[in-house]
Amino acid sequence: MSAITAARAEKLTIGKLSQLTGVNIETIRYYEKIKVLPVPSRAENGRRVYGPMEGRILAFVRRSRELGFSLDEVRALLRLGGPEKASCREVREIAAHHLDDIRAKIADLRKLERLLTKTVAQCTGTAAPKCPVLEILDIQRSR
Amino acid sequence: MSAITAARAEKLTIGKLSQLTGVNIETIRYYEKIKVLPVPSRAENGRRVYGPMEGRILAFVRRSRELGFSLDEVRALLRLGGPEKASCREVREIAAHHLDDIRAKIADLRKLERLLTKTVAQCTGTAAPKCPVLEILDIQRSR
DNA sequence: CCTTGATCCTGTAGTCGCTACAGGATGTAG
DNA sequence: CTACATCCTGTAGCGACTACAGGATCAAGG
Repeated sequence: MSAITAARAEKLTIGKLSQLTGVNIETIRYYEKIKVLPVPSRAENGRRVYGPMEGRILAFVRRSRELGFSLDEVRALLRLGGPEKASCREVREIAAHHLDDIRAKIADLRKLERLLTKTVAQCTGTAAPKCPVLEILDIQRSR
Repeated sequence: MSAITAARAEKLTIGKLSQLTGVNIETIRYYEKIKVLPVPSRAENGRRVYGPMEGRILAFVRRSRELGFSLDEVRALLRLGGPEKASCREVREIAAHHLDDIRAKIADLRKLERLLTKTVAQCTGTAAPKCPVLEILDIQRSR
């Protein structure tokens, strides 16, 4: 029902495709160069022409990127989702691995957050003799 | 009490400094190039010689980086922590801003985590007709 | 028909925070 | 004296883009 869905049947220029998917034109060309997107056909004037399939693939890539998958992972997902019999198990493995990464990142950031929160809370904002933030960063200049 | 503290009084080669701070040699030279570290003096043979001050600055930089400050922020913190009267308020602002970033990132990642967890849980691992992971990524190829 | 401005093309360089060489000059130990 | 470690400079690479430069082509208005 979205704009993306609306694009199903048409031949699109790169500009339209960009508008519909919200992916930057240069990024689309970049995806093509690094083989995340298939090479599109060209009009007689040399311009790229996209069909509905490309639109769906690009939407897939975009969504995957939003979920934090690397372009390498996206390539793998595309391969697995392709015509040669998707292996749900392999897809699941990629996603589960990615989930581990995300959880580790969250744990790291939360540790950080606690430390910084505590430290900033000690800041009076006035010119105290010792700034707690700088303190925690362990700087003690000789004067 | 750490190795860093032990380095207080000595003249160090870049290699020793690297060992003491745990910062890669090339990274130290890189920090110098982009003016995060001051230009060190040189021995007669042209090699860099570091004193205790550089060691402390580098330790500060490292800790800041571990806490996720950008090198730009580190430069700002170093400036503020410098001899010209540290402004605790400004330091606090940088840290508080950084804390906001961290919290936003955590919130994002947790949303992601929930979505992916739910999705992966639906995976039986067997070759189901529709893979939930690929589903959520909204790919439905025309067979 | 002509001009203007939008869109497209290729190719290259910049971003961030490093890391990894290449190719050379020294230093240190056996 | 010969290895080998360490240092030097400079450049190129990573990931995932973004931002040009310098041109070709298209669509609309006068």
